[in-house]
Amino acid sequence: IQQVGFSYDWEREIDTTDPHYYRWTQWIFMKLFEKGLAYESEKPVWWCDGCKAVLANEEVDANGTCERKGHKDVYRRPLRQWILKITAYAERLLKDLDLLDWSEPIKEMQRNWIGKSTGAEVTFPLEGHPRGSGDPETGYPLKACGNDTENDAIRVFTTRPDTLFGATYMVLAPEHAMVAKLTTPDQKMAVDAYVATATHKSDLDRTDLAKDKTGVFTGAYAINPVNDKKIPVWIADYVLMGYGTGAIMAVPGHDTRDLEFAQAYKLPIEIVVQAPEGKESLGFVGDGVSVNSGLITGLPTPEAKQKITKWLEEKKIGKEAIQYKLRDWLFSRQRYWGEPIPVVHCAKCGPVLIPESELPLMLPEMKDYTPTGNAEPPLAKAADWLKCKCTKCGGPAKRETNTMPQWAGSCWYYLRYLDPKNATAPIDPKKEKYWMNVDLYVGGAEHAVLHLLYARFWHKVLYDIGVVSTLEPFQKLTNQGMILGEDSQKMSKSRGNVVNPDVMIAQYGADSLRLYEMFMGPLEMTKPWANSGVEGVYRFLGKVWRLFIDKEDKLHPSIVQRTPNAAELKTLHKAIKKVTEDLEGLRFNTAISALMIFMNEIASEQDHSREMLEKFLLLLAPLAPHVAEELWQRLGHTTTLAYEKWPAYDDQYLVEDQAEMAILVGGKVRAKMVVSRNESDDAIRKMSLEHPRVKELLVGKVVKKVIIVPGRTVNLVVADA
RNA sequence: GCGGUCGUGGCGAAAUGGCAGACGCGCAAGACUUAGGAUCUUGUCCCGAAAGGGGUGGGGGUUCAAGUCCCUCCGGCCGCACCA
Repeated sequence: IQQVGFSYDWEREIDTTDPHYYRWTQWIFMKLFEKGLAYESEKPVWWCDGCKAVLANEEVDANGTCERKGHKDVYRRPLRQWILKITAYAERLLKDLDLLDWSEPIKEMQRNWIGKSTGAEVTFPLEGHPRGSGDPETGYPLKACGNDTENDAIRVFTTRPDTLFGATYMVLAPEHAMVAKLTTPDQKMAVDAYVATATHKSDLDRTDLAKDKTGVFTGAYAINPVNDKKIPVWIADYVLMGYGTGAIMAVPGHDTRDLEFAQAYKLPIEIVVQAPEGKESLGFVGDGVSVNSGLITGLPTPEAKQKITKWLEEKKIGKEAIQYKLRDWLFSRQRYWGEPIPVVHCAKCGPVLIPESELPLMLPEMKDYTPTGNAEPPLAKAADWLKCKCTKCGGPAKRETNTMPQWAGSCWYYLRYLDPKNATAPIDPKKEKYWMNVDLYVGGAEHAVLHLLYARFWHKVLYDIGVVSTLEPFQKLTNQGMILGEDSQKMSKSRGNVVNPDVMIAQYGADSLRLYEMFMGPLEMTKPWANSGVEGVYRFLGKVWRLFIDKEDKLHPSIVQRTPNAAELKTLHKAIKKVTEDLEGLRFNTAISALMIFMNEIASEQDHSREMLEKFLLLLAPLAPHVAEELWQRLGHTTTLAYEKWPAYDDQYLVEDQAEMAILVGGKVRAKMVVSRNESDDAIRKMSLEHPRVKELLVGKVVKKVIIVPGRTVNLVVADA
C-alpha cells in the first residue's frame, strides 16, 4: 500500500542548494522556454526609493508603505521580467479539478481564481473608419486588437452580448495603446493628465470601490455595430488593462459600474432588458427579457445571447469568446538567492537558452550580493560571471541576471523527493510510476491558489513532455486549520501571543504537544490554543505510563499473562474499531477520545491482560509514538513497534446483549426500558405500551403508529381519542 | 459586492435524520496526605424541593422524529474584489 503524505515544508525535505536540484529546476525552465511557455515582458514591480531596491509584494503594505523600513516612497516601476504562460493551461487546470479528491471550498477557490467567463468579442468601428477600410476580404475593420496601434476599431469582451443595443458609450483603460491615437487635440491635455495620475496611483487606490468613478472623454466616437449609433469613447481607470481587451462597451442600463459612471458624467442610459415582475429594470443585471433590441427583442436573456452571437459571427464583427481572470505568472525576481535563469542575451539573437551541457548554472560567489541601488538585480555586479558567449551565434552575450522565485523549487519538490540524488534525470520514470501521484497532501489553506496552481501547471507541462505519467500531482488534499493564540487571534510576534513549540516540548514532551494538537478539534478547523488543554493530554499520557510502570520504575505487577475476558474484549475491540476508522478519516480528535475511553473503562480492573495492553500500545503509537515505543520496549520487546501489524477488530465482540431504549410519546422522550438484543419488534412494541409511565400518558389517546429504531428508540405516534 | 465556511455548556468540542453535550479543560465536594498546583473518587446544560418543563444564533418549513434537510434573517471567520 502506498501512503505518501506530504506537507508544504519542502525546504526541509529537499536540499535546495544541491547543484542537481538547481540543474533539474533549470532544465524544466528550458523545456518551458522551448514550448513557448516562457517569455519576456515589461511588468511593473514595487520600487522603494528609500531602500533603493525592488520590493517583494509581501514587503509592501496596503497603504503602499515599505514594510522593511517604513519608507513612504514606494511606487510601481516597469521592469523587464520573465513570465510563464500559465494561462495556456487555464482550461485544463479548471477541468481537471474534477479528477481530484479535494475539499469543495478549495476547488471553488481555484475555480474563482481561474475565473472563466463565456461571452462574446465584438468589434466596434471608429467613426471616420467606415466599413471597408479594414480587411478587404471581410469588408470590415478587423484590425482591432488591444495593443495594436494600427487599429481602426476597438474590440471588447462582454459576457452580455444580449445588451449590445444598450451600449451607449465605450471606455478604454488609461494604459490602452489606442488612447494616444484616438484622442482629439482639444481633449489631449485632459487625457494626458488623467493617464499620468492613473499610472501613479497604487493598485489599492485604483480598486477602492468606495471611491467615485472618474474618467475623461477622448473626443473620439465609435459606432455601435448593431444599430449604427455614434457613441463616445472615454477613458477611465475602472477599466483594467489586464482583463479582456482592456476596453469595454458600457451598458449603463444593466451594469452597476457603467450606471454609476454614466450618472456621474451624464451619459445616456437605455433599458434593453426587462426585469422579472416586481424588480426594477434600470440597473438590473440578472436574466430577463430583451427589449428595444432589434432582432432579439422579446427573447429571454440566454436565447438572446445565443442569437445575437450567431448574428455577430455571420456579420464577421464578433464571435463567441472565453476569458479567464487568471494572469500569466511573473517568474523572475531581482534577488541574489534563487536559481539563475539559464538564458543569455545576445544583441543579434535575443534571449537564448544556454547549452544543456552547462547545467547546472550556479550562482557566482559574490562578496556583496546586496541590491545594486538601481533596478538591476544583484547578479549584474558579478562582472566575470556575466560575460559569456551566445549559444546560437557564438558572439558576445550577457547572462540573465534575474533569478527564479522560491516557487520554482516548490513546484516539483514532491517529485524530486522520490529520487533526490538522480544526476541524469529529474526523476527515474520507474520511481515516478511507482510512487506518483501524492496520495495525501496536507498543507495550509494559504496555498489554496498560488502554490497549488503553480505546481499543477508545472506538473501538466511535465506530463506533456513525458516526465510524469499522471495528469495531476496531488490526489487528496487536506488543509489543516490555523492554530490561533490563546486570545483567539492569529499568532504573531507583534501581538506577543506566539506559542513556542520548543517550550511546550521542554515542559510536556513532544508526544503531549503532538497529541494536544490532534485532540483540539477537527484537523481542518481554525482553533485557539489552550495551555490547559496540553495539561489534559499530558495527564492522559501520565495515566497510560502509570498503567505500565510502577513507582519503582519497573513493569507494573498488575500486568499479567492471561486471555482477556468478554468485557475486556469488548472494550478493546470498540477502541480498535473507532481508532482505525477515525485515523482513516483523519479524525484524530475522536480517535484520541476513544483511547481515553479505553483507559477509563479498564481503570477499575485489578489486573490487566498483557495481550490487551500491547494492542492498546499499537493504537496509541501513531498518536504518541515516543511513549508508546518506550512502553513497548519496557514490555520486553527488542524490536520497534513501528513494524508490528495494526490490530484488527472483530465485530463479534462488539455485539451488545442488551440495549437501553428510549420510549418517545409524541416525539418526546418519556420513559426508558432495557431490552435484549434479539427481542422482536412486536415484543418491543408490547413492552413499550405496557410501561407504566407510558400507560399514564396514553390515557385519552390512541396510538396511531409505532416506529422502532433498533437498539435506540421506540416512537409512539399518538392522537387524541 | 461576489464566493466559501462556521454559529451547540463557563471553555476546546462530540453526535450514519433516531435519548444533544461523548472525550478533555475548568469548577465543586470528598479520599490519600505534614502538605499539594501530584494522584484517585463523585458531581457538573438551564429552571424546579420534586414531579416535571425548557434547551444546539433568531424566525418559519419538511418529517413519526431536526444540531443535522429546506427557506429566510442575524453574527463571526476565510478567499476574491471595478474581471466587463
